[in-house]
Amino acid sequence: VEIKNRLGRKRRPLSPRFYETGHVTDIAHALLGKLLVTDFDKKRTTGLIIETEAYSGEGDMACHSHSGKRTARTEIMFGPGGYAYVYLCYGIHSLFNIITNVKEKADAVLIRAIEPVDGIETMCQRRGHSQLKKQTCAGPGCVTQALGITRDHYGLRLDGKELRIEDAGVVIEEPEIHESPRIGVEYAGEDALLPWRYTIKGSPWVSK
DNA sequence: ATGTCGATTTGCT
DNA sequence: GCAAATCGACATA
Repeated sequence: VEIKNRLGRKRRPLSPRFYETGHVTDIAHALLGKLLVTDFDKKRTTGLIIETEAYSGEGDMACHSHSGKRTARTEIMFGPGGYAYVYLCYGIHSLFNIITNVKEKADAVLIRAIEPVDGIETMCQRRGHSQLKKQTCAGPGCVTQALGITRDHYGLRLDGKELRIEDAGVVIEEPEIHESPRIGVEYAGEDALLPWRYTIKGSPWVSK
Protein backbone atom coordinates (compact mmCIF):
# COMPACT_ATOMS: atom_id res chain seq x y z
CA VAL A 1 0.00 0.00 0.00
CA GLU A 2 1.79 3.10 -1.24
CA ILE A 3 0.26 6.10 0.48
CA LYS A 4 2.14 8.59 -1.66
CA ASN A 5 -0.23 7.87 -4.53
CA ARG A 6 -2.87 9.70 -2.52
CA LEU A 7 -0.89 12.93 -2.12
CA GLY A 8 -2.73 16.05 -3.18
CA ARG A 9 -1.18 18.86 -5.14
CA LYS A 10 -1.20 21.40 -2.33
CA ARG A 11 1.02 21.11 0.70
CA ARG A 12 0.55 23.40 3.66
CA PRO A 13 2.06 23.45 7.15
CA LEU A 14 -0.16 22.29 9.99
CA SER A 15 -1.58 25.09 12.09
CA PRO A 16 -0.49 25.48 15.72
CA ARG A 17 -4.05 24.55 16.59
CA PHE A 18 -3.51 21.06 15.19
CA TYR A 19 -0.87 20.31 17.81
CA GLU A 20 -2.80 21.68 20.74
CA THR A 21 -6.29 20.27 20.20
CA GLY A 22 -7.45 16.89 21.44
CA HIS A 23 -5.75 14.04 23.27
CA VAL A 24 -2.22 13.07 22.23
CA THR A 25 -3.50 9.69 21.04
CA ASP A 26 -5.89 11.42 18.62
CA ILE A 27 -3.10 13.66 17.35
CA ALA A 28 -0.88 10.61 16.88
CA HIS A 29 -3.68 9.15 14.73
CA ALA A 30 -4.05 12.37 12.76
CA LEU A 31 -0.32 12.62 12.09
CA LEU A 32 -0.45 9.42 10.04
CA GLY A 33 -0.39 10.44 6.37
CA LYS A 34 1.17 13.86 7.08
CA LEU A 35 4.48 14.84 5.50
CA LEU A 36 7.67 15.28 7.51
CA VAL A 37 10.02 17.55 5.57
CA THR A 38 13.61 18.63 6.16
CA ASP A 39 15.65 21.11 4.15
CA PHE A 40 19.23 20.81 5.34
CA ASP A 41 22.30 21.62 3.25
CA LYS A 42 20.06 22.51 0.31
CA LYS A 43 18.85 18.95 0.24
CA ARG A 44 15.15 18.36 0.68
CA THR A 45 13.97 15.08 2.09
CA THR A 46 10.32 14.24 2.65
CA GLY A 47 8.54 11.26 4.13
CA LEU A 48 4.93 10.30 4.76
CA ILE A 49 4.35 9.48 8.40
CA ILE A 50 3.47 5.81 8.59
CA GLU A 51 4.05 4.92 12.23
CA THR A 52 3.67 6.93 15.43
CA GLU A 53 3.61 6.45 19.19
CA ALA A 54 1.80 8.65 21.71
CA TYR A 55 3.35 9.68 25.03
CA SER A 56 1.33 11.47 27.66
CA GLY A 57 2.86 13.55 30.43
CA GLU A 58 -0.06 12.84 32.70
CA GLY A 59 0.17 9.43 34.26
CA ASP A 60 2.09 7.68 31.49
CA MET A 61 5.17 6.10 33.04
CA ALA A 62 6.75 5.57 29.62
CA CYS A 63 6.83 9.32 28.98
CA HIS A 64 9.98 11.27 29.80
CA SER A 65 7.85 14.03 31.30
CA HIS A 66 5.66 11.75 33.38
CA SER A 67 4.28 13.19 36.60
CA GLY A 68 5.73 16.62 35.93
CA LYS A 69 9.31 15.48 35.56
CA ARG A 70 10.85 18.69 34.33
CA THR A 71 14.54 18.72 33.39
CA ALA A 72 16.76 20.47 30.85
CA ARG A 73 16.04 17.64 28.44
CA THR A 74 12.28 17.55 28.86
CA GLU A 75 11.84 21.32 29.11
CA ILE A 76 10.57 21.70 25.54
CA MET A 77 7.79 19.23 26.28
CA PHE A 78 6.28 21.67 28.77
CA GLY A 79 6.05 24.39 26.17
CA PRO A 80 3.30 24.83 23.56
CA GLY A 81 2.63 22.22 20.87
CA GLY A 82 4.24 22.24 17.45
CA TYR A 83 7.90 22.04 18.44
CA ALA A 84 10.57 19.37 17.96
CA TYR A 85 11.81 17.21 20.82
CA VAL A 86 14.94 15.31 19.77
CA TYR A 87 16.91 13.24 22.24
CA LEU A 88 19.77 10.77 22.16
CA CYS A 89 18.88 7.16 22.79
CA TYR A 90 21.36 4.40 23.66
CA GLY A 91 24.13 6.94 23.11
CA ILE A 92 23.77 6.45 19.38
CA HIS A 93 20.39 7.37 17.96
CA SER A 94 18.53 10.64 17.75
CA LEU A 95 14.79 10.12 18.17
CA PHE A 96 12.38 12.73 16.80
CA ASN A 97 9.20 13.70 18.60
CA ILE A 98 6.44 16.20 17.95
CA ILE A 99 5.38 18.14 21.01
CA THR A 100 1.62 18.31 21.45
CA ASN A 101 -0.83 19.88 23.89
CA VAL A 102 -0.72 23.36 25.37
CA LYS A 103 1.90 24.97 27.59
CA GLU A 104 2.52 23.01 30.79
CA LYS A 105 0.88 19.88 29.35
CA ALA A 106 3.86 17.78 28.32
CA ASP A 107 2.74 15.33 25.64
CA ALA A 108 4.63 14.10 22.58
CA VAL A 109 4.36 11.88 19.52
CA LEU A 110 7.34 9.78 18.45
CA ILE A 111 7.80 9.31 14.70
CA ARG A 112 8.84 5.71 14.12
CA ALA A 113 8.62 5.25 10.36
CA ILE A 114 8.04 7.15 7.13
CA GLU A 115 7.36 6.26 3.52
CA PRO A 116 10.06 7.97 1.44
CA VAL A 117 8.69 10.62 -0.93
CA ASP A 118 11.29 13.26 -1.87
CA GLY A 119 15.10 13.16 -1.76
CA ILE A 120 15.33 9.41 -1.76
CA GLU A 121 18.88 9.50 -3.04
CA THR A 122 19.90 11.76 -0.15
CA MET A 123 18.16 9.50 2.34
CA CYS A 124 19.98 6.46 1.03
CA GLN A 125 23.30 8.29 1.19
CA ARG A 126 22.75 9.30 4.79
CA ARG A 127 21.78 5.73 5.65
CA GLY A 128 24.67 4.17 3.79
CA HIS A 129 22.34 2.28 1.48
CA SER A 130 23.24 1.94 -2.19
CA GLN A 131 19.55 1.84 -3.04
CA LEU A 132 16.22 2.26 -1.29
CA LYS A 133 15.26 -0.62 0.98
CA LYS A 134 12.28 -1.30 3.20
CA GLN A 135 14.54 -0.64 6.19
CA THR A 136 15.81 2.71 4.99
CA CYS A 137 13.24 4.69 7.00
CA ALA A 138 11.78 1.97 9.24
CA GLY A 139 12.49 2.69 12.89
CA PRO A 140 12.83 5.98 14.81
CA GLY A 141 16.63 6.07 14.56
CA CYS A 142 16.46 5.30 10.84
CA VAL A 143 13.97 8.10 10.22
CA THR A 144 16.18 10.75 11.80
CA GLN A 145 19.29 9.50 10.07
CA ALA A 146 17.58 9.50 6.67
CA LEU A 147 16.18 13.00 7.22
CA GLY A 148 19.36 14.38 8.78
CA ILE A 149 17.67 15.23 12.09
CA THR A 150 19.96 15.51 15.12
CA ARG A 151 19.79 16.98 18.61
CA ASP A 152 20.85 20.29 17.05
CA HIS A 153 17.23 20.53 15.94
CA TYR A 154 15.89 20.26 19.48
CA GLY A 155 13.29 22.96 20.11
CA LEU A 156 12.71 23.99 16.49
CA ARG A 157 9.22 24.99 15.45
CA LEU A 158 7.61 22.54 13.06
CA ASP A 159 6.57 25.13 10.48
CA GLY A 160 10.08 26.34 9.69
CA LYS A 161 12.10 26.42 6.53
CA GLU A 162 14.44 23.64 7.60
CA LEU A 163 12.03 21.41 9.47
CA ARG A 164 8.27 21.16 9.13
CA ILE A 165 5.18 19.00 9.02
CA GLU A 166 2.83 19.44 6.07
CA ASP A 167 -0.70 18.39 5.20
CA ALA A 168 -1.07 17.22 1.63
CA GLY A 169 -4.69 16.17 1.87
CA VAL A 170 -4.09 12.54 2.81
CA VAL A 171 -6.62 11.31 5.33
CA ILE A 172 -6.09 8.02 7.11
CA GLU A 173 -9.39 6.70 8.42
CA GLU A 174 -9.77 4.67 11.58
CA PRO A 175 -10.13 1.30 9.80
CA GLU A 176 -6.73 1.79 8.17
CA ILE A 177 -4.97 2.22 11.51
CA HIS A 178 -3.48 -0.65 13.47
CA GLU A 179 -2.97 -0.17 17.21
CA SER A 180 -0.44 -2.06 19.27
CA PRO A 181 1.67 -1.60 22.43
CA ARG A 182 4.62 0.75 22.22
CA ILE A 183 8.11 -0.58 21.53
CA GLY A 184 10.88 -0.73 24.12
CA VAL A 185 8.99 0.61 27.13
CA GLU A 186 8.82 -2.55 29.26
CA TYR A 187 10.13 -0.55 32.20
CA ALA A 188 6.85 1.40 32.30
CA GLY A 189 4.88 -1.28 34.14
CA GLU A 190 1.23 -1.52 33.19
CA ASP A 191 1.56 1.54 30.95
CA ALA A 192 3.74 -0.60 28.68
CA LEU A 193 0.51 -2.35 27.70
CA LEU A 194 -1.26 0.77 26.42
CA PRO A 195 -1.99 0.34 22.67
CA TRP A 196 -0.51 3.69 21.77
CA ARG A 197 1.57 2.65 18.77
CA TYR A 198 -0.15 3.37 15.49
CA THR A 199 0.71 2.08 12.03
CA ILE A 200 -1.01 2.26 8.66
CA LYS A 201 -2.27 -1.21 7.90
CA GLY A 202 -0.59 -2.92 5.00
CA SER A 203 2.20 -0.38 4.59
CA PRO A 204 5.52 -2.01 3.70
CA TRP A 205 7.34 0.87 5.41
CA VAL A 206 6.50 0.14 9.06
CA SER A 207 9.32 -0.80 11.44
CA LYS A 208 9.98 -4.33 12.60
C1' DA B 1 31.94 12.25 41.58
C1' DT B 2 30.10 8.03 40.14
C1' DG B 3 26.98 4.32 38.52
C1' DT B 4 23.01 2.90 35.89
C1' DC B 5 20.35 2.66 31.94
C1' DG B 6 17.95 3.62 28.00
C1' DA B 7 11.13 5.38 23.29
C1' DT B 8 17.68 1.31 18.92
C1' DT B 9 20.26 -0.63 15.17
C1' DT B 10 23.37 -3.72 13.24
C1' DG B 11 26.05 -7.58 12.43
C1' DC B 12 27.41 -12.01 13.54
C1' DT B 13 26.18 -16.85 15.12
C1' DG C 1 18.53 -14.91 18.19
C1' DC C 2 21.94 -12.25 20.87
C1' DA C 3 25.03 -8.83 22.13
C1' DA C 4 27.87 -4.82 21.25
C1' DA C 5 28.09 -0.01 20.33
C1' DT C 6 28.24 4.55 22.86
C1' DC C 7 27.13 8.73 25.69
C1' DG C 8 24.40 11.87 28.13
C1' DA C 9 20.70 12.31 31.37
C1' DC C 10 19.51 11.39 35.72
C1' DA C 11 19.72 9.76 40.51
C1' DT C 12 22.29 9.08 44.42
C1' DA C 13 26.03 10.49 47.52
